[in-house]
Amino acid sequence: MKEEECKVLLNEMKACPIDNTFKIIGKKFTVHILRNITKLGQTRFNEFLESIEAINPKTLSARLREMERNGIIERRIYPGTPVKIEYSITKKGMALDPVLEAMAEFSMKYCAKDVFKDGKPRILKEVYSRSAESA
Amino acid sequence: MKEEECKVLLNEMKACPIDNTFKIIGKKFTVHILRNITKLGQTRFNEFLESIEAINPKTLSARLREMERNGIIERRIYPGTPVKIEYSITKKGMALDPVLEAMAEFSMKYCAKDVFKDGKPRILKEVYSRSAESA
DNA sequence: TCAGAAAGTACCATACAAGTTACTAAGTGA
DNA sequence: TCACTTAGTAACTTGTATGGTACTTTCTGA
Repeated sequence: MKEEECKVLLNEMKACPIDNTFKIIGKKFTVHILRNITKLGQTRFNEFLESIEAINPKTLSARLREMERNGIIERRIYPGTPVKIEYSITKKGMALDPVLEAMAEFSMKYCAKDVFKDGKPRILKEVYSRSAESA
Repeated sequence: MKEEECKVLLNEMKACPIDNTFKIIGKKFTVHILRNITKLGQTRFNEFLESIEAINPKTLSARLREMERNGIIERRIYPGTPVKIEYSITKKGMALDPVLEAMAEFSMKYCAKDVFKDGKPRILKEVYSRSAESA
């Protein structure tokens, strides 16, 4: 999207779509929860609690509620004792995956020293082919 | 990126690339500044100050410094009176554009009611073709 | 000589986000 | 009867991010 395209859009917009998305995923831990659901297959409150770096139950609870309210995750109750709750991604939530992918690509390419043990940049395609080999 | 690919990566990683990117663009106003530079062609402190919704000079100053420190923008001084400072995007900063695009796509498709006056979803391709027509 | 412009800084106030720790419910199995 | 489980909530504190407004510097032009 270049400047000209942007101006075409401006007349039709009532809010900035980048700002709008930021309001949905911009708080601390939201992308981490999304990541753990979509990339690690996690579904449970305590899984998130244990695996997300330095989150606490109060904040996790608040974030999950916001995400549910925003329609990007769903909360399902499985009766029994103790009751089990499963969080899953919605179609709308899946539509945020390209954002996470782009975020991952960026750091893998431009912050390789910070994210990889060997400090060498990678792109996702390389990872795909490597995991195909090992499969 | 699916779960299997993710596991291939885990052995080689020392930090999460999504988390790393979030640390760079996750604070309030960073994506807005990036947006105004890359989509609106802005370069000056006061341009940002006037056009970014509810930012104040102190916060803007802090954010610009962080972004410079992170290597995603550059600050150039043009002597004269009054002295002029221009901020521009770096190559590394440009690599964040796919993140902004993905964020825009998301809201344009799934939050059309919040971002468009007519409430109808659009995708960027439509905008491209429309601006080509009008050119 | 006074106003104005650009790019901030200084200083103080406040608000909300996040951390800490303990506690709940309801049933299960030892 | 006690401990354990899951999915949280409650109550309180702390901390950092952000907001508001005024002020600075250096020169120009009226």
